[in-house]
Amino acid sequence: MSSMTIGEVAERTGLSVHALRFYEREGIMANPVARDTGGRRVYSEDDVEWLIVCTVLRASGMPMTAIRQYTDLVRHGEGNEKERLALLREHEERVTDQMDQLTRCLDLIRYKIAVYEDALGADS
Amino acid sequence: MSSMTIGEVAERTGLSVHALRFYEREGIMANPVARDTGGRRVYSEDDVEWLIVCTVLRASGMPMTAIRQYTDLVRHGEGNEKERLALLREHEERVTDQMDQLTRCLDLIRYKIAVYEDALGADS
DNA sequence: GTACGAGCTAGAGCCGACTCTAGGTCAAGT
DNA sequence: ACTTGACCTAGAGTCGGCTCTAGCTCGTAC
Repeated sequence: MSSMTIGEVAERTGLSVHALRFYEREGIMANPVARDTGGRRVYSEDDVEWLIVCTVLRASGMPMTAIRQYTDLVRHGEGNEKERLALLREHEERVTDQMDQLTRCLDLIRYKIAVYEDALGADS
Repeated sequence: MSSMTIGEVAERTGLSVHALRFYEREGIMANPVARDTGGRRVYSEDDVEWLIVCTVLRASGMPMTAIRQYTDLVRHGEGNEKERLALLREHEERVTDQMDQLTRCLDLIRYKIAVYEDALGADS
């Protein structure tokens, strides 16, 4: 299945068809999406793989603007690998910071849970 | 310092004065905030501690609506500890899910970083 | 006495990331 | 022939969580 409709891609990526069109408008497709004679989008396997990478970046909190920058670099072709690396490293830091913060929050949440469990006795 | 102005509380909690008033409007103060003769808010130590708990919950992604529910339970007094516990456990799950997801995303990000580092050679 | 800074309210505005609507095209099935 | 359903565009609407504005009142310092 190397060419798919927007509906199929929506199903495969978990994004809505609305979101797919929106992402394209926002310039976060590494390559322009092909069209059939009727003007309908025809996605390639590569397009879908790229979208999956984007969903992972989004799921880890990378802002659209950063994804667009990264996309721009990729679309521009070879020669800017250092810049791509810099963006990825920046995001890695965002993610690890976020995880550290969540760990600290979890301590409090678990502490409070333990307090209520105690107060309620062995059951609950 | 057991009574503070909104400005002092903003400084201590890291929330803006706007956010503090907003939170109050949204009903996420466990106890009503006192006022001085001129109608200005006077925060107690307890108020600040509550706000700090709220910031931790927010920082870990608990939605305002859930915080409000929790606040409502606390404000309503003893007897609903099971419900409070349920809300906290629900949030604990949100947080651990989120951390799992971040861990998976981080794998991809680090993989991509490694690929670029390789491609760029030992330097970078 | 007046200028300043901090506080007040109600309500508007903003930002990110979608999501939905209106109004239309097109291909396939009955 | 015609209905259905998936697709199209441009643009409006939504939602969460603040953030800011306008227009006001205080209390203190000069």
